[in-house]
Amino acid sequence: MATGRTHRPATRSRGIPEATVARLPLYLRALTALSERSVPTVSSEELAAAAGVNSAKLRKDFSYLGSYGTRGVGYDVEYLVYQISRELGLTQDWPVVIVGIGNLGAALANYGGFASRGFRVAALIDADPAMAGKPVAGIPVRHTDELEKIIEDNGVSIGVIATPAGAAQQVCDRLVAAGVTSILNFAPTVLTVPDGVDVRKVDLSIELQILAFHEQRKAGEETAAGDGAVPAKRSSADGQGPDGDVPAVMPA
Amino acid sequence: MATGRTHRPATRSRGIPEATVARLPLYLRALTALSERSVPTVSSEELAAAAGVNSAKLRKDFSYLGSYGTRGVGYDVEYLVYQISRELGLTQDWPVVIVGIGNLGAALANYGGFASRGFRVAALIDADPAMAGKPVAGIPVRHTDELEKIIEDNGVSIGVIATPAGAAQQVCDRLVAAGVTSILNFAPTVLTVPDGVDVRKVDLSIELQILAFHEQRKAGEETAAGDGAVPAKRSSADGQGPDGDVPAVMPA
DNA sequence: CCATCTTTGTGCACACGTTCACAAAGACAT
DNA sequence: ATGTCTTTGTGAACGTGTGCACAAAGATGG
Repeated sequence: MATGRTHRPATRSRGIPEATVARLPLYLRALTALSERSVPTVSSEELAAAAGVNSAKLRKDFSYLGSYGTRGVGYDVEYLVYQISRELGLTQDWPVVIVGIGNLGAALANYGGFASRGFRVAALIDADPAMAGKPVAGIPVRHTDELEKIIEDNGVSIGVIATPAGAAQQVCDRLVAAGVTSILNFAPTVLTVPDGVDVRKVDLSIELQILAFHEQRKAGEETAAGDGAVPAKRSSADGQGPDGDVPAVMPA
Repeated sequence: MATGRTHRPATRSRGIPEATVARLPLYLRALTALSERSVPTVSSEELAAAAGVNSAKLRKDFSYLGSYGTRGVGYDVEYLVYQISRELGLTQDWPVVIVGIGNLGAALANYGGFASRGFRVAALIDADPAMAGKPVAGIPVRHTDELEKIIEDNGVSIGVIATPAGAAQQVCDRLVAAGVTSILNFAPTVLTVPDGVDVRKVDLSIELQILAFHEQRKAGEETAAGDGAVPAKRSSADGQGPDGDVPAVMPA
């Protein structure tokens, strides 16, 4: 997880577990769907199914927020939507800037679910002077030179980085210096930020590699029931064989 | 986490913790960078810094893979790159299909880091007949009707869903029925899959909401300096004022 | 060959997260 | 009112992940 570690004093204050926070948006989405269908109340069992979690976990999660919910009945949908929204800070408006308007940046700018929930794209920023002024998703792209001014003028505290990896840290530094304290990073790099700044990362490549790991394991179990043959340790500089690896793994 | 739980027999066989698996790609990236700079060996301390984790964790992670590494020296970069690649299953080729070639799908298709590491875009699939044949990122888009055939012909086991939320489950079902066992889902929906299929999700909206939560909390702490007031258990019905926590701070 | 110095690999303790299972709360009918 | 039935809220047990701290492994120099 890339969330800034809780600083010195553990998870004090209101102490909602991080894992719970990460699920609240899920519950909110399910509840919003119910709300649109005018469903008045929902049980933990039903809601949990809709959110794809188990009901005990859901109830415990909600218990951190307070004692909403009525025994024998369930939760009032509208009320819960409100409470979770408030807890997540979605009752206020969050101006967001997207830096790096390439394929991905443009896709993010066009993403609808963005504005829907309290988030507003305040500006699109790109380093390419040729992009400046051109509208993307109806918003004119501004040049990187204006970054600091844009942040300050709009009171932006959340920045999205969709630049190439090489530019990400530099952009990040400038965002932070200008006052941004939360960053969503799509660039495949580790960002270093000062204390008090939260970074979350979204990395296609990492996700695929994790899937590949499990995929390989499935394939392996299938064929070689009881695998074996662990490679022996290699001492030092060894150059490794010309390529003759991938021993007997391969799904053959 | 959306990874399919290890099925019945616990985390047996090779038993690499999920948390470790999720960090391996990070290490691999850092190691690849070192490799390109022809750095021969690296200590756990250095590598950990590059990957943004702490060194004890890194060493423990590597210990699950085996005893690579030489005391007093560190790890052989090339060798580790190879070992991690193999562990992640990146020494083989993974054909991938992307379904839903809208803004996001196109951005993903254009994403370079895709093909770089063992993954190959086998096909782009979209439901819009008008898209069929048009090349995106140099690959002609195929129509959804051909989905099953494409999967089978190419032996695809990993699918990426970038469709609107409404279509995601249906696409998912078809992918799974055709033989896909790992899915990366960009659509904002909970996907239901049979046992043995892994799903990972990437959700912009959720990430932003998590950031907003922490952002709100920072804003709250800022004003109410000496927080003091420990959460303390709340007995029961507490009703609490319309804004219990975050003492009416609300920036702006 | 021995001493010293560096860095790994890991036992241990603790924090966090998940799940079970059940008492208590409340709705609802009689 | 009282009893029954549903569903919450949570204590307790368990499992997973993290970080410290240190012994053992090996390099390196005399």
